[in-house]
Amino acid sequence: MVKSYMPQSIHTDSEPEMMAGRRELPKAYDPAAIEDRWAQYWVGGRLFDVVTPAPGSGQAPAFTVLLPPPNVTGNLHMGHMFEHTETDILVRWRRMLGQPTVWVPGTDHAGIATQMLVERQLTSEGTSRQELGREAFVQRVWEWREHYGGAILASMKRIGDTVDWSREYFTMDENLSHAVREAFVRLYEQGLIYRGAYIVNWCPRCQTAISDLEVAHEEQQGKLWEIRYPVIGSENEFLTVATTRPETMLGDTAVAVNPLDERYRHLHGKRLRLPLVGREIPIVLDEWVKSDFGTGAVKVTPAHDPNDFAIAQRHHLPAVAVMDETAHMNAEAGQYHGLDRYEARKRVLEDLEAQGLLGAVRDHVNAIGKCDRCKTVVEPRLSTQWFVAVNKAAREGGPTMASLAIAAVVPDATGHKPLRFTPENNEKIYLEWMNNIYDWCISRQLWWGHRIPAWHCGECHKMTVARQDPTECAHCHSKDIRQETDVLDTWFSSGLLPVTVFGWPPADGKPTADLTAFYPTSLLVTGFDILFFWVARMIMLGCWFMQDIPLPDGTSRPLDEIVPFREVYIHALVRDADRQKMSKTKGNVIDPVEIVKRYGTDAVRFTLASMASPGTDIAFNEARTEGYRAFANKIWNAARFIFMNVERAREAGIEVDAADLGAMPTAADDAPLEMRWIAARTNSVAAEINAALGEYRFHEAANLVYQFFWGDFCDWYLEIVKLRLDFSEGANKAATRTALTLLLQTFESALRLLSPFMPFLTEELWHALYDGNPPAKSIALTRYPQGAAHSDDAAESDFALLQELIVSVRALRKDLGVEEKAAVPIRIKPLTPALPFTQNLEIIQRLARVSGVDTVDSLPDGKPVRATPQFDVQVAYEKQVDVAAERDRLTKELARYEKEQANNNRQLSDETFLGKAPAVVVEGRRRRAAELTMLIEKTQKALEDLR
RNA sequence: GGGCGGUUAGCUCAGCUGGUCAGAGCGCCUGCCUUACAAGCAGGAGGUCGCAGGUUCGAGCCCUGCACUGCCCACCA
Repeated sequence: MVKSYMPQSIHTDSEPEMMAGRRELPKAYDPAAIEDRWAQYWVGGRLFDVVTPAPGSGQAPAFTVLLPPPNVTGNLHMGHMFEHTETDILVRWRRMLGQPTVWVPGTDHAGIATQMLVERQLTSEGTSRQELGREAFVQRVWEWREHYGGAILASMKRIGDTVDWSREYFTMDENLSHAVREAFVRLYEQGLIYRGAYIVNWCPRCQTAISDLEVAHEEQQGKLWEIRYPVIGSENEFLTVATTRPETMLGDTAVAVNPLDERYRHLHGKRLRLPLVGREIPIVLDEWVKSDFGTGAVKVTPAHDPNDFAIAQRHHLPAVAVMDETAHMNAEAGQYHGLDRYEARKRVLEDLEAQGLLGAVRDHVNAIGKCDRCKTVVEPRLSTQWFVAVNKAAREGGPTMASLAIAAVVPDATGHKPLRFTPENNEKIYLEWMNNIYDWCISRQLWWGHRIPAWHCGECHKMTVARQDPTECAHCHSKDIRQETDVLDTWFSSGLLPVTVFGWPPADGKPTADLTAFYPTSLLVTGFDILFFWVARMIMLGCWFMQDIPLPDGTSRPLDEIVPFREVYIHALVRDADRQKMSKTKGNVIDPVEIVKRYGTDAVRFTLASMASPGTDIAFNEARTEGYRAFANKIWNAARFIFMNVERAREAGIEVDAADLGAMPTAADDAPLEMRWIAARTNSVAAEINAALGEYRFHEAANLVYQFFWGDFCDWYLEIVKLRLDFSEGANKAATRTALTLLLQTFESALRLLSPFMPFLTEELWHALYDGNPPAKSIALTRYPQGAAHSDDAAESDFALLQELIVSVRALRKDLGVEEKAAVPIRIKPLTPALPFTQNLEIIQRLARVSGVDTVDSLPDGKPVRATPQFDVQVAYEKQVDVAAERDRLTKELARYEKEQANNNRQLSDETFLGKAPAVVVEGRRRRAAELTMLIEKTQKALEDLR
């Protein structure tokens, strides 16, 4: 039985005070009063945990989403909240569609980022990780994580994310670490992981290698220095090179020129004396050198530049490293030993100048790489690292990681793709990158992370890579083995998550129950900033390892089933109100928790949803949130109104059975117009919202539900329903009960429509509607309204006419200066048959404050009139008209009509238009032309009458 | 050096396959404390859809060029 609102019936153990006494619903909605309570209720009740269905259980296919794991170091920022809001809306929607829905949460150990933070803390304590030693440091990070790690998870609970908390993971959990190790060993065994000395991007502050992706390039105004290298054996002859980094000349082992460059032909085979160092170095010929850049002669520093390294390999040149891991000059730099790289640059230039070896100095814009994490200028450095060979097949003719990842997005003959991107253009970006991918440097010289499971032998110097910690060298059985000190790139482990969270590697080689039920995941919602870092890696690794896991029936897995997700939705960026990227340094970061406190979670979620048009960045504007707080308040007050009437009804002995709720509102054919109309509207808007959500058109879905609730439900239906809720003595109780039932049905449906967007408020009101005795534990566990378009077109069009009449009368009243409260008679001249007015007099009278309606054949002249194609209407009121204002209005209206008419007529007299345009369009134009002619006549007449 | 977006009302943005698409919210103006809601109700004003061409019977919507703006990728020293 539906009763009036009694908050005490909604109780959680945490808030016993709510048990006390019956309370009136406050006039204004206060989110703070309910949100924590529901957040706790959802999490504490484990409402969104999903038990893995048994294989072959015949359940509907699951909707599975892997949450991009935030860093343990993280706090919830607006970007997260946006991503989570979008995901949660989709997840709630899918769940309400009846699919088993799993959203898997977790956190990422985030190697570099976390280590940096803890190191910073150590610094403030006057110590360092080196002082602590590796083991103690790692222990310290774990402690740190215990202490600070859960902040973002708590925030997720607070904003209502319906994740499956039973599946929460941390990327360094034992089982995941085990899986990472298995993946590494397997790739090593397949020959796809190798170790070698190459030029990598090195961050001198973090003192680790970083991948290409972790380098952010920045254009900078720099210099191009020319340095003259003396040619040995040719008195006073020099070969002039150009460089942006003169300090590296100390490590030069050659100078390269293009073999076709005539200017240097006579120098082929000659040698040079390296200034400041004195080393003799050769001139080599290499086609890579562009003759038209700089001087056409390039100094070759194999240990400090990737191109030079490549040249050195081609010409078998030695590499001389002149810097250490902190970017200070080393002993090889001789007199410059110990200097910072920029100090060394200064000194080298001074010394060259002094010796007359410095040539021209030109301005030059170049892109310098900075560490993504700490913004230190990256140093290309020759060092021994581990790599994943992404373009290599494990067996002759087999796929490579990259080739699988490319195949994953290629459509088949029917246009179907195993993996689809939304917005679609991200696919091109992805493919472009994947087609040009280099081997992936996966080793990091950090302490926090998955340590590489490789052991170096002190005797034979070979490598032992093993699933279990070895006690001896696998090659020479020496006990003198030492584990590799490097750890793995964080993205290596997070790249494996789609398989590892579901229990990969399976012990028996068959898919685990989780993999069977949830792999491939249905959707990934993430930002483009980690498209390559993470999305691409998951596709590579996921495809790679899942190709070996058969389907449950034992057959081999097709491409469709090895991809880690079927769809990727790339969301936009949240910027500040001035479209600036939010950043701590700019100080324009909007703290979502702060906003949530002020406006309520639902209002913030709704703001984000309403602006989430795929592919467009959103400028977070608090004014919008203010508007949606008002919307929440509107819903709250509609509920107040409804509950008030439920209470009144009960006092009058009218009750609505709760069993009548929960379905789509329906109205009998002979029911009052507004009832048939609102039922039809609910149906059509539900259909539209479902369609919008299916295409990630969050903004459209949000706007639809907003317009429906505020515009249709509140502004029109609620106002009219007041007429029907007659609880007086002699009233028709059956009719009142019918009206009340539909009101409650519609409201209940609206709450369900709204609930993915505004989970807190709708949960509260939904429970209240059922008087604390709801048919499910949560509105989130009910079914989403499906609806049907065109369920009652007649009701919709009739109601539209009624609205037009009412709006016309209201406007006329305004023009005439009728007092707000005064009821006045109106005259209607119908122009089409069967206008829905006489049957709906009460509605017209109430909503337009009309005292009586006269239907006439002609309207008296000289009075303001509103003309529509279907009817003309006048307000019978004697007060003086503001002639000037009225003429102004009519003149504008006339101009508008005439312009449209001219346009219309031009087309209608155009033979080609008539011949080529579809009949529907032509027909529409004709009809409109007739209307316009009529409207223009009427308007002209009205203008004349004004005199 | 490549590639990709954006430019629509004062502000923030919608506008899906070219034919009621010129819209919403906020702001603004004018009335209303009409007992669900002043975080409200009602009625308004406001845009030659960046510029210039082109395709088409018809273009914010397609093509070309330009301007401004933002982003991503890139081993020319």
